[in-house]
This record gives sequence, C-alpha cells and structure tokens, in this order.
Amino acid sequence: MSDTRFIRILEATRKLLIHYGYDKTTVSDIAREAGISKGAVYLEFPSKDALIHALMTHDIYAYTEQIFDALQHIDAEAWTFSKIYQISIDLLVNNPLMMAIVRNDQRIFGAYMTGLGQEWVQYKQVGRYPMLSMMQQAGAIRQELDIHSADYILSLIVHGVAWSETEHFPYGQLDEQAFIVALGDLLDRWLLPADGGNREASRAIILDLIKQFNERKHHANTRNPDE
Amino acid sequence: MSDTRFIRILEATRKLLIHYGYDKTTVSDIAREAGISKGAVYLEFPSKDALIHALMTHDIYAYTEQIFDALQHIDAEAWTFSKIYQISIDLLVNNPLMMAIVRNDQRIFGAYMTGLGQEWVQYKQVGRYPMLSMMQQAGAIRQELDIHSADYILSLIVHGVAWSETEHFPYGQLDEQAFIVALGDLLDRWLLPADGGNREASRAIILDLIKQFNERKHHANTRNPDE
DNA sequence: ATTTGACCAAAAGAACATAATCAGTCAATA
DNA sequence: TATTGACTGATTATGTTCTTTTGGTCAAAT
Repeated sequence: MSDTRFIRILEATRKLLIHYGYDKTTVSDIAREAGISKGAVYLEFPSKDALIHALMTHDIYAYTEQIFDALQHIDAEAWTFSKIYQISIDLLVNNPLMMAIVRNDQRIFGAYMTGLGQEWVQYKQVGRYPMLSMMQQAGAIRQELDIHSADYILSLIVHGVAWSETEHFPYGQLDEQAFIVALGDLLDRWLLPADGGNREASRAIILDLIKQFNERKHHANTRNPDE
Repeated sequence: MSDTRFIRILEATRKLLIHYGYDKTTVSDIAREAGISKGAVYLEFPSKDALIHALMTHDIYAYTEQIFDALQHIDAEAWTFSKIYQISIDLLVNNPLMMAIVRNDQRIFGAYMTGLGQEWVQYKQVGRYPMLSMMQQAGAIRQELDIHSADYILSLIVHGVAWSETEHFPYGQLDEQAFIVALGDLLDRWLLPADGGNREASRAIILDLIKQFNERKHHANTRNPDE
C-alpha cells in the first residue's frame, strides 16, 4: 500500500514534469494528480527535490532494466552488436522523461537542474567508453577504431535524437522504425570488422553487465527489504 | 570605400553577436567597434534586423564558398564522397557564427530569431536530401540506403557538433582532427557500396553544384555591379 | 557629398510595494 | 495509526512608477 502510493506519486510527478516542467509543477499539483493530500507526499519523500531525484533514479533504473531485458531475450543467432543501440534508442524515443534527461532539458528540470550543478552529469554516466573499450579488446568491434571519436559520434547521435522534434532541432516527421533499421546498418558497417566480429564476445560482455546489474539489484533488495 | 565600411560593420557585428548576442548588442556598440558613427551604420543598412540578415546571408555564402573552394581543389585521385562532410564540418567547427546558425541559438539571435518565425528555417535549407538522392542515382552511394534516414542521421551529427561544448551538450575535450578522420571512416563504410562506389560521379555532381553556385554569383555581380 | 552625434519617441529596465504562491509543517481528524 | 489540509515564512509573481537605454532620424559639421 505504501508501495503503490510511492509509485502513484512518481507517476503523477512524471506526467506533470513532462507537461509543465519542474518550476511550474507544485507539490499540491502532484498530490492532486496522485489522488492524495500534500502531507502524504511528505510522508513518502522528505522534499520536492528528493522526489524528483527518486523519480529520475527510478526511471533511469527502469530504462536500463528494459534495455537489458530486451537484450537478454535475443538468442545467440539473432545477436548483433548494433542491437544494443537499436534497442536503447527505440526505448529512448518512447520515453519522454529519459529523452528530457538525455538532453539536459532546462525547461523540464528548471531550478532543480540549476541547483544541482556538477551532480547533474553523474545521472548520465552511461559508461559507453569503457564498454566500447571492452568490446574492442574482445574483438567485437574493429581494432583500428578510435574509441574516443566513436564514443563522441555515438553521443552526438543519441543527443540529437533526444533533441528531435523540439524547437531546437525541428526535423519534422520521420519513420521511426526505418531510422532504427538504418542505425543498425550504420553501426554494423562502421564498427564491425569485415568478418562481422566476435559476436559471441559482444553478447557475453552484455550478458555479464546484465548479471552485474541483477546482482546489485538483488543486494539492494536484500539490504532494504521494504520499499 | 563604402565596400570596406560594409565589411567593417559586418565584422564588428559578427564579433559582438557571438560574444553578447543580438539582444545585448546595440547599434551604437557596433558603430564603436567598427570605428564609425551610428549614423554611418544607417547609411549602410536600413535597420538593425537588415544588418543581421545581411551578416547571415554573407556568412552563409562565404561558408558555402569555403567548402566549395576546398572541394574544388581536391583532384580526382584523392576524391572521396566523405570529403564533402569532412570539409563542411571542419570548416563549421571553426566558424562560431555558422555553429550558432546551425543550432538555432536563441542566446545569440534572441529577439531577431523570435520575430522571424518560419523564415528562420529557410536560412538553413542545405538541400542535403536532394544531393543524397542524386548521389544515389549516380551510384556514388549504396542503392539499398534509405535516404530519408541517412539525411536524418547526418543532420543529427551536424546538429550535435554545433551544440558541442555548450551547456546543452558538454562533451568535454576532443581531438578535432581525429574526429574528422573517424567521421570520414564512418561515412565511407556506411554510405559507399563494397567497390567504393562511383567516385567520379560524386565528384561530378559536386563540381556541377559548384558551377551552378558560381554562375549565380556571376549573375548577381553583373546585375548589381556595386556592393 | 559624406559623415556625424545630439535628439526623439518608444521600448526596456530598475526599483519598489503589494499580492499570490509555494515548499514544508503539524495539530486536528478519520 | 495513518492521513489530512489549514497554516506559515520565504520566495516569487504582479502592478506601478520612474529612469535608462535603444533603434532610428536629421540638422549641423566636415
């Protein structure tokens, strides 16, 4: 019951945040949207900032879980390196809050973001560079590749996607599925060696990351059994 | 003489615009920076907006000319399709005003941009889609390629580059030349067929575009001999 | 024939007071 | 015990007045 209230508050906050942004969303608004009183919000969270923080942590976690879940169910034959980004971006474009996080949207995070300063960036540590590095060592991607530049170009793409259809980057309509396919095509041709690379290795690296992720989840659950 | 004044005003405007933005740059500031009186600015341009418009037109034109000039001097053996984007982006990242134009920078164009509305986008018609289409028809890039998606991904990259090192996309330091090389590598692998594609055709298309560009320039010069 | 800079109306900004709103609390309530 | 919503001090928005700045002009100066 306290758990559903927690989730109800997060859902109300997410909805209002995406629509009105942090500065124009009041705790009373959130309470009304969640169908509870303002006091109840403060039974669950110590402050508005803590609530936003919890929402972001929750949604980043859920997003990661979604990606990993989708990747986990790709069997060895169907696996390609590019699936990682195809799935990540497919899930990203259908997740307005994650889009806002990726693009550092001032309109949505307003004073919360300003007051955070350096901590803000830490939310967004995706660890792409180490992952690419591991992939290269394992022979999953080309040896000649400059990982720094590759990391940068990948972040250009992800960042650009997150800004699509905003006034900053009004690209107009686009067939999303065609784009996902084209992106996979690009990544395979760009990153893989001629023989297609060590697909087992790239899959093993991802499955290992998933395992680590699940172990941390298990630890967190056993250490804090409630909530 | 009137011509050097014209250029002096544009240069002063460019400098102040990049530094302080449209809203915080006054006509008096521009006059002072150009070393002339305010009245002289109005002898050259009918209004502040017309001045900004002239600056943008001038700089977009000059940028195009730079690209074309660099492309023109690549001989047939050294030519690759990816040179188009390597050169464009290399010149772009060293051109603060073009960067601001590409990223629709509200901070720099302020009220000028707001008051323009739809016209603003017209500045930025780069005609990439038609060019890619021609390239594909000529066999310079792969037949299977979805040109819509390719156009979108290319615009993601260009747009992302223009936002780099701003607070919206603080990527940190990067070896620019390594990035240019990596980009060329990406484009060649992604866009070209296995045999490298029809390089003569892609070069011919670009040289033809340059010819058209120069003809328009010549017409403009003969129709308006002065200025 | 050019160029200037004092000048003007209009717009933006500064300063202030007042009203409204908000994050967070806690005695009253269910 | 769990939840509420009226309450509070601090922050923010709003209305108002006054001052400054700004885009643009044009008679005077060069």
